[in-house]
Amino acid sequence: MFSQTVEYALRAVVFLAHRAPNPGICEDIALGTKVPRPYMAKVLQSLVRAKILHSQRGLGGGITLCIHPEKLTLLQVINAIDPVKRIKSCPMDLVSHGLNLCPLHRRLDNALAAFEQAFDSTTLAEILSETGGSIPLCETLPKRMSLNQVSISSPISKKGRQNHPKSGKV
Amino acid sequence: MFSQTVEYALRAVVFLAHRAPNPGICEDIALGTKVPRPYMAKVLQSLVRAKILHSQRGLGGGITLCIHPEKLTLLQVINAIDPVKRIKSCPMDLVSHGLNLCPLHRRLDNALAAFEQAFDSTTLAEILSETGGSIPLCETLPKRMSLNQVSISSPISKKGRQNHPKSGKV
DNA sequence: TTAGAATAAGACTATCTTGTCCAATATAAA
DNA sequence: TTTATATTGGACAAGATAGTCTTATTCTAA
Repeated sequence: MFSQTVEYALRAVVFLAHRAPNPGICEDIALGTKVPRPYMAKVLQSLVRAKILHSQRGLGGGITLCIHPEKLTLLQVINAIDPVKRIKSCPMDLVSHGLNLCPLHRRLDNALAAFEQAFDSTTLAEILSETGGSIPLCETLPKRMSLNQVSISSPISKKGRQNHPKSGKV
Repeated sequence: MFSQTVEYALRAVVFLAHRAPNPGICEDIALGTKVPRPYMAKVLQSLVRAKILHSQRGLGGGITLCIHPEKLTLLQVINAIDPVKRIKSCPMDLVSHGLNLCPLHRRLDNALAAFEQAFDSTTLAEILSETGGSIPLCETLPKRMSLNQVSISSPISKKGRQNHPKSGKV
């Protein structure tokens, strides 16, 4: 229902919102979201182009959110990758239908509308605050990455990465 | 959001429900739903294997609904082609999450649940009765196929088809 | 029994999605 | 100005989806 890529994008954004306003480097994001690194790079690129993320090259660079978690909705992320295509007119091009959808397509579009609505009303901040069951994307006691109560100060990315210098494939 | 194939399957089922209990031959169904004939054949095959449609070979044969329109839901058709994959456990395989979804995946699954619910509660009969805006799949005044008030009697498929004996590609 | 009508099935093609790999480029810090 | 770090971009490949085409196979009616 959701494309793989959209799921990955959502994971990345949640991950970044967690450590905001600190930047995250692609490798950490990929690791933390369990997405193949080269592919994550592409997904991030798309989000950068969509003006949802900002990228900074060079030493100490990385990826940061362009939009404050309070303002960023899941729908914005979804639409950046794989826009919800509402059914606006008869997909069968029946001229007499025009903008009147037949009962079938009306139902389909209603479902799409519900989708849009649900994700448009959910912000990243809400996801982060909602720590009822599990912490978003994280093991309950993260091992190599300190994501729970990171003080907004030091560059933690290096510390996180020295655990796996070049350990094969995963 | 919906795969093309699912959309085609829904169109076919609505089309058949319309002329139930008369059988429809593949060519008429494809024409009436504006789906490429060879592809419609495949879609119909899938629905036959899923026990939603019944096929009868030979002269006077065709495709009929296995299930009464009152009982057949849109979800059954969708699931036959492209099952809704609910998120039952953490897609990231975080062992500590187990069956507790994190807030992100909880939202995604909730959306899927709403989808399922919406389509599970809609029967084909409802679609047919709901002639408010446009008649399902049909032009308001159908030309070559008499779908509106067909008396349940004579084989109308031949009449419908002699209009396009071998007129090229479409 | 035979001819025509109709579905069934399989091979084939094109396009999109997902994913990999590598070289190029930008940048901050030493 | 050099170097390590990080993103960017393009080429490539595998798999899924969408669609086509051709040849069986099955069945009914005459």
